[in-house]
Amino acid sequence: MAPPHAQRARTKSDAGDELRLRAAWIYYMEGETQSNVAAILGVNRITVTRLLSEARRRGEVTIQIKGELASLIELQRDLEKRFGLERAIVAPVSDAKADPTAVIAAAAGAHISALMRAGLTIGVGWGRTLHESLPHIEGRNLKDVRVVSLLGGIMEARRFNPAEFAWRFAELFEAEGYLIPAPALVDSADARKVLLDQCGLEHVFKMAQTAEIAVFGAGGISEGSTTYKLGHLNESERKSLTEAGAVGDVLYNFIDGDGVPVNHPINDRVISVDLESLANIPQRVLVSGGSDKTVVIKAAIRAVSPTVLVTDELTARSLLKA
Amino acid sequence: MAPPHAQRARTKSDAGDELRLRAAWIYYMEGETQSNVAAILGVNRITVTRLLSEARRRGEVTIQIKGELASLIELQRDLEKRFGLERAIVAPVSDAKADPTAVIAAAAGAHISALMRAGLTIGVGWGRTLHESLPHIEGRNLKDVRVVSLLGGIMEARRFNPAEFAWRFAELFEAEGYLIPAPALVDSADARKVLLDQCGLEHVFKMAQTAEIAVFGAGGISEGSTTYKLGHLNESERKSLTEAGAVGDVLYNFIDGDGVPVNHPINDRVISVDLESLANIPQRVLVSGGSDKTVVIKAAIRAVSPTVLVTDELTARSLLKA
DNA sequence: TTGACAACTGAACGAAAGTTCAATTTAGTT
DNA sequence: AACTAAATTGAACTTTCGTTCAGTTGTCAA
Repeated sequence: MAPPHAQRARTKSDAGDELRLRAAWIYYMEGETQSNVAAILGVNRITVTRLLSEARRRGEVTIQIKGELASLIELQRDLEKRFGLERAIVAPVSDAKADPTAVIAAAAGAHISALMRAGLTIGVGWGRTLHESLPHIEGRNLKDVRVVSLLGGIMEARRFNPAEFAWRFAELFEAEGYLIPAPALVDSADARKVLLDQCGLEHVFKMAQTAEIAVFGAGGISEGSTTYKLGHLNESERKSLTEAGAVGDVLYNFIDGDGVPVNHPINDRVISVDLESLANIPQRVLVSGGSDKTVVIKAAIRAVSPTVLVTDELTARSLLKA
Repeated sequence: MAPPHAQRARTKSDAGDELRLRAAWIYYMEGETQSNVAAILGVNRITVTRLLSEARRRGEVTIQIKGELASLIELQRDLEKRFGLERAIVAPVSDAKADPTAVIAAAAGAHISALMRAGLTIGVGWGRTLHESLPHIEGRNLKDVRVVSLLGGIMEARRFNPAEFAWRFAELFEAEGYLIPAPALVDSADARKVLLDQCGLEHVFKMAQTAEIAVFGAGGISEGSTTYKLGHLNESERKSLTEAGAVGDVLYNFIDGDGVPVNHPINDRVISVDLESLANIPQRVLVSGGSDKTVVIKAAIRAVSPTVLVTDELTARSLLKA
């Protein structure tokens, strides 16, 4: 291109830039309607529409959402889209090294409070995070609420006991609590069969399966996980589960990375709602966080495709990374 | 307020923040329609409208227009609104100490180029800035363009002569040039009267008054102004003009801060289009800049209320300050 | 100069957003 | 527990916005 031509093109383009930016300014900064912008600039309204969309396309107009919350919301939206969630709730963490349980518990508590309504049947799991969320759940006097434990009790544990959690949860809403009158983990598959067949557990399981909402966690299988720290499973069991491909559990159902229950005898000794039934409950709220939980959370998502995930910022990023 | 109440209020407010920011995120960042946002969030579309406007009201959503040009455009809009201009053109200055004439000239040249069209009668003033804008005016072969000088010639000056500017301007468009065959400043009021009455100057003045566009500058009255540097007026004249309240001139019509011609003999010796006639030309383009010109520019605006002002960034800010 | 092509411009339509008003719910008070 | 006032919600309507298509202008090559 010859210099004169180039210069003309430049001049012309500059004038266009100017017009476009003037349009953007008057529309976005002064808040005029596009018709008014057109009148001020002496061009057609449609031209203004085009100028504005060109400005946005070029990134000359940027829209920012302020506040720390904004980045959390971005994470939430990314999680929702990535994992097909109705809702992801990401709790902020101030210190990367700190235990995120507290903030997750707070977020979970607030969300659960909002979910509760009269006439509801809600199934609940257990775990440290859920336990800690109790103080954040705003109790109300609701009619006809039924709280059903989704798994048997843990004999050995005083705290973080499924039975205790369900019980205190029910109390908050002055609701009826339905516990599974059996250990979560029995000694043999036969013992499980006997209990299920003969002790009327079917009834509670049926009710659990008719729950409209399920709230549960996901357990890791590392040495530091609650399950092992509390001694519910011993080291050799942990090892053999790992060898069988387990990455963690949901209600003591041990699953592999794809969310499929592993082929391991322990899975036959568990007295809890099975994953398929869990997946059939309309609203499934998975509450779990911590960087070591990433793998099991993914597995749990595959297993029961929760409608809601409550987690923390770091875990959220970790989940999105892979 | 009691703690429990406060806590409930906070929780509720937080939930509202969350919803609002989620709405803002999905609408502004993901570009969904408000209806879709409503569907995603499970609320009514109208609620989304309200959430978004609340977010904007709170400043949680900020729209930015990038680029250095943006600040210039803001200045332009401020000038336009402040002084009732159809258009303000603000040229950027890279160095605050540098002479802004060059950039103003470039901007003026581009604007004048855009104004030119066939059949136009355009009246032109003079001045250093206009002179320098000549290289930036893109000449074209336009039919029936008439270029009329708005004031007489300056005998003593070789450069920046009204006659020369009009002449070269006319050449650019291969137009007819109409010059006023007389000095801009004569020796006495009587001499002026004689020239006007007897030398057919009326004809050119009439044409000047029928111009559709006028392009002119504004001269300062400080010791360094072109007018005095070139020796058209001597120091005692400058002093007495200042004493009479003059802050500068438009086409050698000396005006005070309110834009009113000062009562001074020099104003009776000027052969140029008077300010009232100038104000009656439909399009009035005032080209002037430099920090020392602020006062006279304001005066000129009051005097002839230009439709277009071409100036530089610093002068623009200075004009807006008072 | 003429003709073909491309870029730009403007009108009409359909979609989206904002406003107003009535109805409902909620909170505070008696 | 019942009432009032305030806030919130949703439906109907108006305005504003975006897209499509046809017409125009300007540009380049033959």
